[in-house]
Amino acid sequence: MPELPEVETVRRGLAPAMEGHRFVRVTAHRPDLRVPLPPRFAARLEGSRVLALRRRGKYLLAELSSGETLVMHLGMSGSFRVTRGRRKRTLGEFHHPRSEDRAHDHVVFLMSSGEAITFNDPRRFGSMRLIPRAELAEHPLMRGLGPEPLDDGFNAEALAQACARKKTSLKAALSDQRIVAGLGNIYVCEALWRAHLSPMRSASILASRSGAPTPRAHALVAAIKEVLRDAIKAGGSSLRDHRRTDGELGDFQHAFCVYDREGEPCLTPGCKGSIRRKAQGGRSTYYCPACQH
DNA sequence: CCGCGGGCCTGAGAGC
DNA sequence: TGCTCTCAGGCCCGCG
Repeated sequence: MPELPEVETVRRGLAPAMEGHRFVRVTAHRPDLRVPLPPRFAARLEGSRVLALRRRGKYLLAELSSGETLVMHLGMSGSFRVTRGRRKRTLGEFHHPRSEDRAHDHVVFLMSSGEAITFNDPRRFGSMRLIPRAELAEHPLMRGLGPEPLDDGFNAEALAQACARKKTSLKAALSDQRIVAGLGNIYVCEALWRAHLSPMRSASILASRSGAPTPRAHALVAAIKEVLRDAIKAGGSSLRDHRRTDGELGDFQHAFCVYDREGEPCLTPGCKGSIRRKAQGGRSTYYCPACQH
């Protein structure tokens, strides 16, 4: 599922069931996620308390009283479901991505809050790791991540500096987690459309010769922050796999202006263009050739 | 350093 | 209906 707005939606759903509560029992039905579960996974979690549940880019970070941090990634198709207690579930009671299919429930956390948290991931591109908190900042997963796009540290100056003299395209630059953490295909396309910038243009247009941000950099940063805030407000985008932790869908897919709208009219006021799809870096880029330059 | 292609997995949708 | 083919929001590696 997940880009930043979806991961943040999941974080907000999980926090009440996790923060301040202990892992009472952990069941790993399938340890062979893309990254195998760490050794003694259940034993290392059971009995420890979640001090805080944070997000960094597309990662969820549960800080544990044991001193380790549980680092979770949803991959392409991961979702979490919070359910009350241990009562029996009837098939189809929860509209799971794959209806009654529980075959992809890989990990279950039974929490001292009385709630069960189930990780479901059909494609198994997700991951769960345990990293000592002291090592987290310097861990390869975190060390290279760019700024959080909704923090003040992500601004036109910072983005221009990161993109100055880059030969790569705007699309590739924004998709690069080292430049800014949390954007994926959908929100890169949407942000570039909002800023009227072509995905194919060089990222270097964001900086002047001296490295100072151009007006385009200011517009793009504003567009990124705006689209992410809007999407979080809507509970993220549900195309196929993303669900909130209560099983409800996100709503932001109804607010897409370019993504998945090939051939449809551009929504920029006064623009007569229609949305085009083009492969870029092996993935579909959606944009309006008429108003994005 | 860079872009590209492929691999990791399963499922949905399109086309025949 | 059923088969095959393509594609999917992430990330990582190796190649040229």
